[in-house]
Amino acid sequence: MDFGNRLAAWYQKNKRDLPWRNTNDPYRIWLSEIILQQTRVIQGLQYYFKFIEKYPDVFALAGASRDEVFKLWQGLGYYNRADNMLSTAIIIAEKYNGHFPSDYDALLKMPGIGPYTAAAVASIAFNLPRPVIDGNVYRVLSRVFGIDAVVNSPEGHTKFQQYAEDLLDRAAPSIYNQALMEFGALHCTPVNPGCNTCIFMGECYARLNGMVKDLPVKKPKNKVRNRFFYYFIIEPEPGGNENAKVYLRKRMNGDIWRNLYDFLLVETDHKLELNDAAIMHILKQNFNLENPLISLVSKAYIHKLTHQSIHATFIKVNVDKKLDKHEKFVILADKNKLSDYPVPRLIEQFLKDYKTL
DNA sequence: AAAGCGGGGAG
DNA sequence: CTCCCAGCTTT
Repeated sequence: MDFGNRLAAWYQKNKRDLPWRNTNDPYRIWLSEIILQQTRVIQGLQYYFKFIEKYPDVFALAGASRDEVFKLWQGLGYYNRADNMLSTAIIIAEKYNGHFPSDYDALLKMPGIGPYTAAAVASIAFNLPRPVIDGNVYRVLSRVFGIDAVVNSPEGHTKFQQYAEDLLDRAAPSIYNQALMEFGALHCTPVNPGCNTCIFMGECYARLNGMVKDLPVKKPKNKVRNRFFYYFIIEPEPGGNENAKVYLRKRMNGDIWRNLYDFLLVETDHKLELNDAAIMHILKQNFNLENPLISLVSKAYIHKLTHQSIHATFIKVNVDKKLDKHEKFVILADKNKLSDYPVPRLIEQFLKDYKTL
């Protein structure tokens, strides 16, 4: 059915003017692909500009500190992307002389580069014949060709991989891949796709069989976990002075927001009633702190992630001594330099709401 | 094979 | 509210 040529024609007419389409620089292609993993173009665009401005080439990025990179990535989510991105930049700078390899398997070995991104960089930057398979591709192919295998299941992966290989325009893989994804993003959308003006309306399996809503087939989602965060903003001084400091904690392995900073945290699996006595008890219990001056109990925040709902409350206290002992990743930070630290959206929002902290 | 990992925009 | 986004890594 001349799938590729019709897509390419559609693409020529309808494509968005995106900055990473005006370059053949593998660094920029790669950077855009990392940013766009599980992220809409509209959300990633400003981050792309910020990163290109601050790190115009892979050497600039490779020379950056981790905190610096995370600060720029702040708010974009899936923070291990930033971690892996920096690792790959260092590998490219040091072991590859700053040149991304024009080789799918070599690309695949880099941290944060999986099958999709390796195919994307290989095809878009080097015009190698590798088909990309992302959420858009699953959707378009499943509908047009009536593929009902469960997306991301082993059988589904094999099935879609086969279609993708067969359909790929090997003479123009860069255009073909981008056209297919753009078509999925703009026309064959998850909800209310433009079936009535579709270039495949005559042969689309889903449309002809009334199955547009049923394809692609996905496995059911996991349930959302409720977590209750009680953040203690502890100022180990009477308070009010210019050089005030607060405890921050760098979040480590095994949980959300790894490598970002937040405050000292007491987590429970249920809501707590926070009267003064309860707060004093928690402080004594968790931090061996007594006689706090409780200067703020924030409103309740509900921060929704894909698989978690974080119910957060912030409690600001002044105490008359420092912590006896604390974890290695707890630091005493200058209050007026909090904006230097990469923090989760939740913390950023709180700091914005309570500027006079 | 399944779970974990963010945040936001659209309907 | 639900869905899902130019997915990858770890267990």
